[in-house]
Amino acid sequence: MELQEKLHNKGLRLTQPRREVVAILNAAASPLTPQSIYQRSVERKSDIGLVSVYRTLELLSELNLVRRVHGRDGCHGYVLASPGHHHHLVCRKCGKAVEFSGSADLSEFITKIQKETGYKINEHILQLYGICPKCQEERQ
Amino acid sequence: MELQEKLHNKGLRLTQPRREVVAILNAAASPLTPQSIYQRSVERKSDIGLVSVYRTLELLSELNLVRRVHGRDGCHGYVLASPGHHHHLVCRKCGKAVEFSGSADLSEFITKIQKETGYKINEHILQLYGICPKCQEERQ
DNA sequence: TCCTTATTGAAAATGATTTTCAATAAGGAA
DNA sequence: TTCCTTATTGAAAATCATTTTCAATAAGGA
Repeated sequence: MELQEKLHNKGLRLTQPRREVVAILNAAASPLTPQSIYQRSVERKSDIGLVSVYRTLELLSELNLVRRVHGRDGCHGYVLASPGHHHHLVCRKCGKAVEFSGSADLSEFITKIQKETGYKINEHILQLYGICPKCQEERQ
Repeated sequence: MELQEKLHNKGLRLTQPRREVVAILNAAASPLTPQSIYQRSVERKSDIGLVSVYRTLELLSELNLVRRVHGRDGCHGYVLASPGHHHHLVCRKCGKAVEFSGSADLSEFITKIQKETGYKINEHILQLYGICPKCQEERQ
């Protein structure tokens, strides 16, 4: 497994709380805040400390196994990252998020901006918001 | 003036603290946090309350006169918004941010993602990071 | 099974943001 | 200009998120 390996390479251990956070993120349909991850662990009776949730998220971010997703208002949630560079599309109604990879399509656009501004661009955050298919149906 | 009008329409007043926050954002070269806006007001001896900074930023956001800019780590800073839909390009070294408008160039990309995912996309956040021309020179 | 040491969790510390409320000042009316 | 109403302010307290501390625990190699 990805996680197992990456931890091992750094002399870190695969502990209960770490498994738990990954499991919860895995089961989640939308980005979760540290608080809500903690809450779910209480519900699941795995009951890990909130502090460990924070620490685990920080670790998983460093390992690129988790991505921070930005809301326009209340900021960060976390989602499990698929390998490679991805972006998120979040439903306004139900909060469900899907990943999509669009770097290729953006690169032309980014090159253009580089020329216009003189900046050397080496990273980007793109986040889309909309209504998912299911919620579109329910509207009617 | 924009601000004057918009406030008036809502029966709100153009007060000293509000002028001050706008003036500080106007003079800023990069996104400012509420804390740093407050600090600058102390330096300028205008000395408005931190609470008013928060309240003013919230108000200006509602009026679309200010935009919240996201960092990948420590989240929000605020910049004065130019009219229309804009994005930000932030320098990693000095923090200087420039605005650019790229909605037109993105629309094709967004349409494609809509088709792929079935989502109805109606908003997006795009933020680019890089090194500004000045900082590129200093590197050498 | 034992032993080393990374990791945990509770509590305290810190920091950001919001709420409360009496005092103040914006700006329309006289 | 002056007065009066009421939106707004600022200080302090309350709240909420996040980080630090540290003794107790548990991973996992020997």
